[in-house]
Order: sequence, then structure tokens, then C-alpha cells
Amino acid sequence: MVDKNIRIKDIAKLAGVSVGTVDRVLHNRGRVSPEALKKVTEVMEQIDYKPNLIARTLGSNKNYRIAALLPDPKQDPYWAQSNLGITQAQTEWAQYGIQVELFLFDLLDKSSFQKTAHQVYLAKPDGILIAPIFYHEALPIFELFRETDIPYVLFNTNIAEAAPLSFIGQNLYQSGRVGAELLHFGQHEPGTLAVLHIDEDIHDSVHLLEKEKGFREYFQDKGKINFTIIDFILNPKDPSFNNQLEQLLQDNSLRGIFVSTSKGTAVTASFLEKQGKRDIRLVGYDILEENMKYLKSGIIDFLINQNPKRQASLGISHLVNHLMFKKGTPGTDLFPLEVITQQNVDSYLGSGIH
Amino acid sequence: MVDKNIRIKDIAKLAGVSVGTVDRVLHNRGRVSPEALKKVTEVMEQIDYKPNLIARTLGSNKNYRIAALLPDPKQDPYWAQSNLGITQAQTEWAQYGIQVELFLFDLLDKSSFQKTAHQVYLAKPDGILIAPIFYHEALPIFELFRETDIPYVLFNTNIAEAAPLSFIGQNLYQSGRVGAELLHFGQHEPGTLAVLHIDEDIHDSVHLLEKEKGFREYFQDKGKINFTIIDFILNPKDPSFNNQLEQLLQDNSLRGIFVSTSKGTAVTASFLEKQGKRDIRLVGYDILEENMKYLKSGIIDFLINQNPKRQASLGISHLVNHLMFKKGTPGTDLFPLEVITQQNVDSYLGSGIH
DNA sequence: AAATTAAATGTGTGCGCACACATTTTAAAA
DNA sequence: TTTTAAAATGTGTGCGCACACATTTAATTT
Repeated sequence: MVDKNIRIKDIAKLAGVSVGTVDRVLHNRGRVSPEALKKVTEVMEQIDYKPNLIARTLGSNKNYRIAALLPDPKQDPYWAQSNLGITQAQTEWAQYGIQVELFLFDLLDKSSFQKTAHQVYLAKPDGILIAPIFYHEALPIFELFRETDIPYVLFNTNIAEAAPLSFIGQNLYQSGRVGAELLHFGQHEPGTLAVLHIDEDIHDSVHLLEKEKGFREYFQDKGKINFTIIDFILNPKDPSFNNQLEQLLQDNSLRGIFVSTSKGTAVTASFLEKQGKRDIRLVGYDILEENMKYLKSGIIDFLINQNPKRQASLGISHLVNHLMFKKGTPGTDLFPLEVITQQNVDSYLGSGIH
Repeated sequence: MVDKNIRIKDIAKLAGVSVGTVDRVLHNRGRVSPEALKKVTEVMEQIDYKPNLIARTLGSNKNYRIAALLPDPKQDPYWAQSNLGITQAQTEWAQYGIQVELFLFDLLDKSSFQKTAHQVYLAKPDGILIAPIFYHEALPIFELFRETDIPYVLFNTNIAEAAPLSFIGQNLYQSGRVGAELLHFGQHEPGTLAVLHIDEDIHDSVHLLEKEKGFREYFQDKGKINFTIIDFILNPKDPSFNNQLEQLLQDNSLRGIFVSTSKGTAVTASFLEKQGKRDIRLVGYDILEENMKYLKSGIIDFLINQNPKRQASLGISHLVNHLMFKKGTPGTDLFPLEVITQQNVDSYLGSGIH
């Protein structure tokens, strides 16, 4: 038997007050005399009290409702992954009185985002997880959330002005640099490198351009002037989409393509396969079913994993930590820029936690 | 307010017995009549009861002692990382009455391993985390542990006959394949590829040869006969060590080197730097301080991260889950084969969980 | 049938905390 | 000074579970 951890009761005894008073000081609920406050804080300074989070949760037997606001998973396999992460977190925390309500909006419709966000507001949840992919529409929503003092966690897309409880995502600039590095690696011949932003909507152009910035600056820093970098913003729904890609392939000095979106990666890979262009290096995003197929067949060379599933599940966990355990959460949680190859992709599929 | 989770009390009411009886059934402590047992199990089958793990820990207010058996962290930065993971887990769980005792042995001395393992046995801990790097010496130790019914978790090195609570580590064969892939990538010229096993002791030769097997089979599967693969087992303490490496570099068809150990990676990188050989691709293991330096300067091209820190901390967590929460743990927890590059290495340093 | 023992079942307490509520102390008003 | 209100402090209960212990019931023995 070793020295047990210090309890509230111990602090109370040391300070010569009751547990109630200590409790009031700890949670600054007021109704404490200056003298009592002084005595308790003095003890607290000497002893480093770590509340038993397990007992805390049990003691305050509350039920929390968390709202998750994200694009409809049916529209995009990327968001389907995010949704999976939320479902996973949901079942994990269900037994502790945490319920997660899904609020889905149309990926291609800004007004749908606004409308659904308002529904979240009206539902008055205890915490919110949000993927704010529409910058301008999101700003007033955050104002709303702040008014009601509901803590909110951002994931996937960061918005500087949001001031959330925490942001979970990746460093997009650095992500672009990694993409550049992977395209550049072992390329000895000079030539052209293309950056493709393939999206049905231009909503997160800022988002994508951040990656491109990193991509370009990588080469600037390397001082490699023997590569010409070109970029395109393409809409796969556009009738001229295929033509545009074909035109790109006309350039037979084309060495590699960096696609900034997960969906675009599969589209480009499919196109390259049909054209029989196996010598052009392709770097894209995320371990989606389709991407994995092309990775294994060698069309895609590298994927950068954004880990949407874990981003979402960790977002819920952060809210739970904040609400239930009253634990501090990191302001920003930047995920590693995981490089996925043909040979290591399977090792990423197994365990969910990593 | 939603439907709360089912409690033991609820099951008792449904089965028409007392909570004590349900408790006895749940933990099969015996002293239950066949009829009562039947009634309870019937209810249990209909209702899927999930015990409140939080209340469980609080209820059985036990203190657990966990022993961690691993090489002395002072001998090797790799094991220093493992040790860090243990320290981290230690502080995380300390407030819940979990204490972790370190048992360190000499990395180069098998008898030291045996002796220290015996000390662990005599200490009679409630759980054991062990890095069984000496195969033959470890086998009888496991026998001992099994006799006393102390649960033990293996990390770093897997031993098929060990039958542990769980193993935490990586698929070494696949790791070798990833190494091969990274060496092969973008190599158009035929030439020689070297596999280097650099270790002061040959203890985990099996361990290392598994990586080499994966490495070789990668090329066999690709049908690439334009690469000659050679391998060396080297001891950095050997006076002829430098000579042997120099001889290797004589071969100017040498395209790349795959080093199977983390320490060996730094040693090789240092050698290549001194020789001014920047055109030879180098793939090694782990984000150690020294390796990072060579990665950033471009001597090392890729590192495969074994994540010793997380392996160790997760090992402790698994034991805690087993002992304290009575949760099931996965029999094997294979970590992803993380590919570390110049551009993504920093993203791995920040957050500890990932 | 009463006494003894064993098996089965039920009850009560505490883990550390949060929070409602009771009680005491102090200050302000009558 | 007594009454009333407000502020400060203390006490008690429950969260869900594990586990020790008390009680009841059944099976043996005397």
C-alpha cells in the first residue's frame, strides 16, 4: 500500500474547512469568505491536487448531448469516413450518458450549411463538433455559438477567427510540401509537375491553395528551377473535364501530378489508367476504397492520409473530456502527415486507434 | 433525458434476484443455484449489459503494481524512447492507484536479462510489460509467469510460444517490404542494394532476418532481377567495422542501403556523410535525434517509424485495461509502418497520441 | 424433531466526487 | 436588542459497482 492520492477530503482537513468549501473553491462557485479562500489556495499550492476524474464523472451523473455538424456522408467517401469516426465515438461513450446527434448538410450547398447550423443552435446541445467547410457562412455561426456559451470543436477545416475549444486537422501548407517531396523524390529528369484541384465546388479553395503554396515553396526552397509547375482548378462535373485532363497529358514532359483532394485522386487515377499512363507519378490524398485499388495497382504512388475517421472520433473525445471530465484539451491537435504506400497501406487498416 | 444504461440493479430486478446474486454470476464467483444462474443468464442474453467501467474502477478500490522489463535506456536511444512511453503512462495512471516499477537489464548481456526477469517474478506484480529480446532466455521466464497467473504483455519483440495477454509491435516481414519499396522507388538504373544489420549483439538476428526476408521477397515478387541484393551483419564495436563499410562503398553500382536497426541507421548515415556519398539512398529506422539530423540534411531518405514510445505506453494501458477495467485487450496490436520523410517528420513530433 | 452445517441469497458500506440542502455565522434592518 | 436577510459554511445523499458480511434456506447429522 502506497501513499494514496490526495482527495478533496484531505485538502479540507489540511485547510481546516469542510469539503463543501473546498468544492466551492475548486469550482469557484463563490459563497466563500476571503479567509477560507486563502487557506484553501495555500494548501492547493503546496499540494498538487489531481482530481480523480473517474469519481468525478460518476459523481456528477449528467447526460450530455453533442451535436456533430458535417457534410452528408452519402455524398463523398471522405465524409463517410468522418461519419464512421463519429459513430465509433458514439458507441464508445453511449454508456456514460453521452449522446451524439448528427446534423448533415449538403456538401455543395452553402445555404444548407447555414440552415443546418441553425438547427444545431436551436437544439441547444452541450457541445458541438463542426466541419466548417464554408468560410463566410461559418463566421456568423460561431458568433451564435459563442453567445450561448456552447463549446465547439472544429475539425477538417481551420478558421482562424473561430476561437474554438480546439481544432483538429492537419497543417495544410506542410501537407503540400510533403506532396511536393513525394513527387520530387528520385526525379532526375527536368519536366513539368501539375497540381490539380478537383472539386465539385470551389468552396474550400483557400483550403486547397494552402496546399499548393506549400507545394510550390518546397521547390523554391530547393532551388530547383528545372521543374515547371502548373496548376488547374477542375470540376469533375464539368463536361470539358476530360478534355482538360487530356490536354494536360499532351505535355510529354509531364513527370508527376499532385492532386489536392481525396475524391480527385481517384478520378485522376482512373483517367491515367484508361490512358495507359503508368509512368507519370501520382500523389494524392486518403485511404479510400477506390484510392487503395489504384495504389495497389501502381497507378497511385503515394497517398497522404488525412485520417478523417480519427479526426472526427477525436473531436468527440475532446468534447467529452471537456464536458464530462472537465479536462483541458489542446487548442490545436495537428495530425501527422502520414505517407501511405503500396506496402504499408495494409498496416494502416487494422487497428483503429493508430 | 434518454433511456439510461442498464445497471446491475436492473438486471437483478428483471431476473427476480438480488444484486449480490447477479454480481456472483457476472464474476462467476460460484455460490449460485442453477435456477438463479439460469434466470440471470437469460436476462443477460436479452439485454446487452455493458458494465459502467468508471463505476467499476471506483468500486473496487484496488492498487495495482505493474512491472516493466526492458533494456537500460541509457544504453540506446531507442530504448530511451520506450522508457519515455512508460514514464508517460506512469504519470497518467498514477492517480488511479497504478504504480509502474522499472526493471532494467543490460542490452548486451543475456544473463542480466534472466536475472532481472527473476527479480520481476519475485516482486510478484499484478501485471508485466516485457521486451523479450533474448528468445531462448525468455521462454522459461514465460513458464514462470504463467505458473503464477500474472498477465504479461510483450512489446517490441514477438515470441510465438509466449502466449501473452497481448503483443504490441510491428509486422517485421512487411516492414522489410516497405524498406525495399522505399529503396526501389524511382530507381531506374540497375545496381546493387545492400541490407545492413548493424548491432552490437546478434541477439535478435531472427528479428532482423525477418525484415530481410520481406525485403528480398519484395523484389522477387516484382520480378526485378536487375538489382543485386547483398547483406551484411556488422558489429559497430568491431575494429574492422569501418573497413567493411568502406569496402561496401567501393562498389560504385551501389544504389541504396537498407539498415535494419535504428542505431545502425545513424552509424551508416554518419559514415556516408563523411565519405561524401550523398547519391546513395538510405532507408533506416526510427525518429531518433541523430537520425532526424541526417534526415533533414538529406543523407537519410526515409525512416520507418517503430514508435517505441507509443508501444510501451500502450503496453501499460493494455495492462491497466485488463486489470482495472477488466476490459478485453486485442491479442496483437500491430502498429502501422509509418514512413517518415524530411517534410513530414516535424508533424510526428508534436502530439504524443498519434 | 431439533441441532448443526453448508449452500444460497440478500444487505450494507465505501470508493471520490458533485451538488442539493441544512445549519451556522455575520451583517443589515427594524 | 430583537428580527430579518444575506453570506458563509457544513452535512448528507447518490452515482454504479465490488466486496464483506448478515441472513435465509436447504441439506445433513444427531
